[in-house]
Amino acid sequence: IARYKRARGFNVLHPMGWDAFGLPAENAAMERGIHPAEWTYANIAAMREQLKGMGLSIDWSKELATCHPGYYAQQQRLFLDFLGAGLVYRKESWVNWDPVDQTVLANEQVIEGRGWRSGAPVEQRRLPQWFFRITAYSEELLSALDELERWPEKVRLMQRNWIGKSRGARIWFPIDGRSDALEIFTTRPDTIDGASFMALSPHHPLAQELAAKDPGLSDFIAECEHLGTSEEAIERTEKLGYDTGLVCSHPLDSNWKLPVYVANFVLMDYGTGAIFGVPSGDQRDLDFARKYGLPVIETYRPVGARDPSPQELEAYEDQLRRHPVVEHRSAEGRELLFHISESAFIDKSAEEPVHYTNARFLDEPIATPIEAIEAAIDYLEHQGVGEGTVQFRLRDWGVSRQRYWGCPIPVIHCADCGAVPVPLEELPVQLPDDVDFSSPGNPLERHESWKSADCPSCGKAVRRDTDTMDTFVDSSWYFARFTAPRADAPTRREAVDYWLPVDQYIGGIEHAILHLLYARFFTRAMKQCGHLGVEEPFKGLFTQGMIGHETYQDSAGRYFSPDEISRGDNGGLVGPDGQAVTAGRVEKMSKSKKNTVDPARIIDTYGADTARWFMLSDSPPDREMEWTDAGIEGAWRFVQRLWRLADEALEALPPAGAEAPSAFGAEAMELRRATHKAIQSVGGDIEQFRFNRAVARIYELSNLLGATSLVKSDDAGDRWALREALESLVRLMAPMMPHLAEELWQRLGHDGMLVDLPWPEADQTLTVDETVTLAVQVNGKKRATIELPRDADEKTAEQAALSEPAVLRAVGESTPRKVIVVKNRIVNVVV
RNA sequence: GCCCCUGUGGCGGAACCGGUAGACGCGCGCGACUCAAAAUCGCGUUCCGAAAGGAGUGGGGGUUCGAGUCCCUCCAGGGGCACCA
Repeated sequence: IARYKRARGFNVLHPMGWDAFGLPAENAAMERGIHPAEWTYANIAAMREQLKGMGLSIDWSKELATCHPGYYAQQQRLFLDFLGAGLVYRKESWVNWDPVDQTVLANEQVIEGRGWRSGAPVEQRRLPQWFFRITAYSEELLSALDELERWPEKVRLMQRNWIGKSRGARIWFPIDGRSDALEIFTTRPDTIDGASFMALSPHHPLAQELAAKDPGLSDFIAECEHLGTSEEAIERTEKLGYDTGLVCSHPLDSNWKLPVYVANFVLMDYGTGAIFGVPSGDQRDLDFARKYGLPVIETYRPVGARDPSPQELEAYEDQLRRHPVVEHRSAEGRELLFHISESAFIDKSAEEPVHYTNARFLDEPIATPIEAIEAAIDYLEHQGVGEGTVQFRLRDWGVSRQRYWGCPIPVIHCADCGAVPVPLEELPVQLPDDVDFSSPGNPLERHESWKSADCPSCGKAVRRDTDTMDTFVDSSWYFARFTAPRADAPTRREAVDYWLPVDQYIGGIEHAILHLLYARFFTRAMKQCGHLGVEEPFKGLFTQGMIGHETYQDSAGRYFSPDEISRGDNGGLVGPDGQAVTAGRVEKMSKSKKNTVDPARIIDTYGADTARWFMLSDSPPDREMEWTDAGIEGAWRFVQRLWRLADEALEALPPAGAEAPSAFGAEAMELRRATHKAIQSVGGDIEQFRFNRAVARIYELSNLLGATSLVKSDDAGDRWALREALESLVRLMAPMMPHLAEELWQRLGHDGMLVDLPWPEADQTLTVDETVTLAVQVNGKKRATIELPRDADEKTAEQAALSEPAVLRAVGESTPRKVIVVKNRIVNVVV
């Protein structure tokens, strides 16, 4: 893309940098005793060489590494700016705590409730953490997605779901015997007449208050805190509740009483940390209701559901007795409330759901849930017991990590002054080199001289914040830094205003949410603090697929790399010791499965151009592709073929830059048309990221060139057309195979570099053919094709079609009722 | 559970706006060159059929002169979110 855009006259910035902080470097340090910095910089050096070998036209003068103090110093400055702007704050929050390794774990690091490394049961701990206030931009981050037209719809959708805007209501339930009310959030206020219990999060202030006087509740809450927050933990955990003895009144009927439970499935950080349970509308609430003998009240019923018979009603009288019937009318299926335990009377063949609570909120008995929700909100607001509200799923971004290899948080903690920012002139707060990884936990925490400091405010001896920032912070603004990587501020406005937003961003789909959302947040926050002038970082986004490879395993389940596999005597695959090996499915390349290929080896064997060509040739780039030896061989053959093609034609060619003759023969014209059609389509294909199609067009032209007899001709026009075709071929493939293209360009007699030439332009008079082939259908079935001059009129087409023998045979005795002619495409005879 | 995407030869994949399904590549088959092999070149390659012809884009149904493409439905695979009230 960079090479193509450059040929199109754009000023292209194509930088490369290293997102280099993170856990793997620390693990390597622990396992091998190498300092994380040493390990990281060695990897960078190796990868830089690999990338250079691929010929990626990267501007290495802009290179940066996030672990370099020159980079993270500016990141610390951004942190302090955000702090000043109220976009960073500190609060206590619940985290997964590994009591053996003395560290916080990400949810992904908790396996079956235990720390992945220590195997110790994980605890829920409340720790002070730094947060970025991403929720300050919830609405903007959501609505601006609509304008990101050059982003894949899939990514925009994933972000929409992640931000998770819900319309709903906050409703206040009076608590019996107390002056305060319990505030809950719901997205379905229209089901309020299906409520049968209230549930509080174990972390809810009311639950905490009650626990102080109720040892049973206190124990229950402690038990909840031992559970992990990981997906597995949630799946396995039974829905448990503790009856607090407290009772709420239904806000619309003070005689209707609802018991208050503390339940382990209610989250404190969504909504208000309290809910009302509607067992008829929610499986989880239903499970809970059954477990604790709570009523189930129907609020929805499908059309066609019949009324219960008296016997059936009797069967549920127990349910009805538990609970006062508010109202029960039966008039043509329009009922206000109906108390039953299950969907016993529901006719499964019914189509539309009917809303039974409508009578309270709406005049019409049938409404969509959305209408009913809005009506319910109006009603609740009118009664003064609730209000419409919007709730986001998105939460603030906790960035504190108890890790060494990351950007230190530039804050000092003073007993008297609290959290005090490190003064700007003292930045960067640099990581110490002399650290000890021999015991678990954060080495910064144990580094007494590093962590001690003087309070910038009162001068007292205090300690530094020993946490480092989540590595996602590092990658949230590097694109801005690329525009002026050595500036002594986070950005240089002149540079950042010239380049941003990024015209074309490329990354894997795995970044669809976290990285891309954080970068969008950072861009807004940086704008607010005056570091740049745009809201959105990436105008165009392309998500490329990964390259996978077959996996190889022997009967013992050991994995082998492709290099270790060969063909045995019986034709089967064998491993290094001659044992039988089976080929498994194609998977994402990974060290554990050993299904990787070494770029250096590929480049040594086939050259960079072959590798580049193969990667672009078969699959659309947004899809996963499989790396195969056969595939790379095929690409290699094409490289050889191109070279030969040029070689064989060289003798016959007129000199470079020769004037075009005035006349061309038929075969020369055919080649010229093919050439200009290829020029036309390859550019468009590259623009649209359809590289596999561009490759196919290039193959087509080269096939024609290989088959042409023009090489043997003495005619000046023939020879000129041959040069035109060959030169065009070289120029079209140049963005994909730059090295070969330059080499051939020189052999074709040119002095300068091809990379400095503009992209070729197609001659529009040569991109269309003089004759076209039309399909002739009889009743929509193809029977023949006819050759006609381009744009021949309908009459001509119809006559030509009806004189085809195969068409006449198909028409037979009947007379055509209608003949449909689509110019230059098709004739359909209807009989 | 909710939301989204994708199903086309032996394989990767083409097919603009509803208009010749299978471009291009891989693989395979046959042939040429060679003592032979490799490389290379030529021809062929959706399936059934000797051919005429018929069938065919996950299954079923619909709209249309005409459907891979639009609509409904079912099936399969993949992805995202998820004690989110």
